[in-house]
Amino acid sequence: MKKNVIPKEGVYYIYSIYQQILPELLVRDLTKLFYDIEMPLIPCLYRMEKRGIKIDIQFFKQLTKELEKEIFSLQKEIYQLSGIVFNLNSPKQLAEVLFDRLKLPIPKGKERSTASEVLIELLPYSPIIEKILRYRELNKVLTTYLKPFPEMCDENQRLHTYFDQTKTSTGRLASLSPNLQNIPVRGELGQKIRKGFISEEGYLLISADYSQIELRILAHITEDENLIDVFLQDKDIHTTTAAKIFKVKEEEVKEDMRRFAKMVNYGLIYGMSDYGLAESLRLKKEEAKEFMENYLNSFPKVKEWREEVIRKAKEEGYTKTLFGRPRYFPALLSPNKTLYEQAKRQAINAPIQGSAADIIKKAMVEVDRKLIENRFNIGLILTIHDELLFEIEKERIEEAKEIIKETMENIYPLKVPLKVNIGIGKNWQEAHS
DNA sequence: CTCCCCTCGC
DNA sequence: CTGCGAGGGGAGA
Ligand SMILES: [Mg+2]
Ligand SMILES: [Mg+2]
Repeated sequence: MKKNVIPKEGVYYIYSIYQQILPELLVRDLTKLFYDIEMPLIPCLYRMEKRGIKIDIQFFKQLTKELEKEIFSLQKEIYQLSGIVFNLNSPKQLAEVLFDRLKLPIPKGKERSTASEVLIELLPYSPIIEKILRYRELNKVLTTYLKPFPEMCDENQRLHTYFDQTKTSTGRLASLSPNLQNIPVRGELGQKIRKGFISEEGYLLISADYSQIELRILAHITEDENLIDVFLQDKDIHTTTAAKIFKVKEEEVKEDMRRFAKMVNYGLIYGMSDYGLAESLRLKKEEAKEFMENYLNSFPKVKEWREEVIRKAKEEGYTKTLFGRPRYFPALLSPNKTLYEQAKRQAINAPIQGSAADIIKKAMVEVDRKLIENRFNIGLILTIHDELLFEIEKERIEEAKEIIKETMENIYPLKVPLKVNIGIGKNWQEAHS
């Protein structure tokens, strides 16, 4: 709920809007979604925004100081190595330095670009590249997180985001001003930044993260026996998938095989084709095709479902999530092949991503209600798509943990269990399990 | 102001 | 030719 969005005069129209949307809700069978999920979510989100999350301002400022020192010397070294002073933040100028002035090659299969993916390929050609990559990493965290956040805090060193309930096409929430759904987590620097998000004195943070919620939803929707089996036995989905793709025993699955399977699993959720898979993994077409076939034979209903969801979306014009949330796809009638193919991928993804959003929203309403009912002092403070973050008084941590886990895992029973991993700590890094 | 490039998260 | 977002900053209007 962003500040000042409702003008005084606007309130006048709410009843007339209600009169218009009620019949619309009824004919589209959306009353449950509206009254059981989205409406109760509004006060819940408002409380989360009001509670905010505490950051260690001194820690942010100290880290800023250290990284600014490093970034300044990086900048100097980059200008030295390139023999020219230019604006490092300008991809256009940087491309001119790298590809025209220093005559570095454009990797085959890639466009002329300074994206990190391209720069990594250029690492062997010049010592300037690693410095640019590090500069980018530091500049990103400094300008997006470390420098702005201390300025945005309230008098209690707490940051308050806004959750936008209407922004996304799938039903997810969006977080803005600041966005607290894209706080760095990967790598040493990400872990360090997360240590700056802390609990109040006498409190701890609890992170509750749905394990593989989208793949569990895929298992539920497709009713694929093998996929369901993996989750009923609580096996590692990526390891199991790797074993099936490569036709080896699960004990023989190596780390890179598991990583590959993970990409395949997510690729399927995102509507990826075998061509796209081959491309992203730089595989020979035949290999990718064989792995893809092994996958589809292992989880046959996934392929059937992907075709069925597209067929239905063409016929009816929309897809639906578990809770009946529609997403419309006019582009499925487009003569433009690019738009058409894109719409097909979106139509595969929307029911999965959107159903995950349905489930976590329902869990939020329910957990928030229970924690308030039981007189917890702070409670739910953030949602990051499949994770809920809570701030709870130390003495009642175990009590809260039980309520949270039990509520989230049983909020909407599927044909496979929903599993929630809980972590506890005095900062987000410790709590994020 | 908008568009684009780039990079952070799930 | 893998989905959904936010946001910093450059470039050009
Ligand atoms: Mg998770
Ligand atoms: Mg997560």
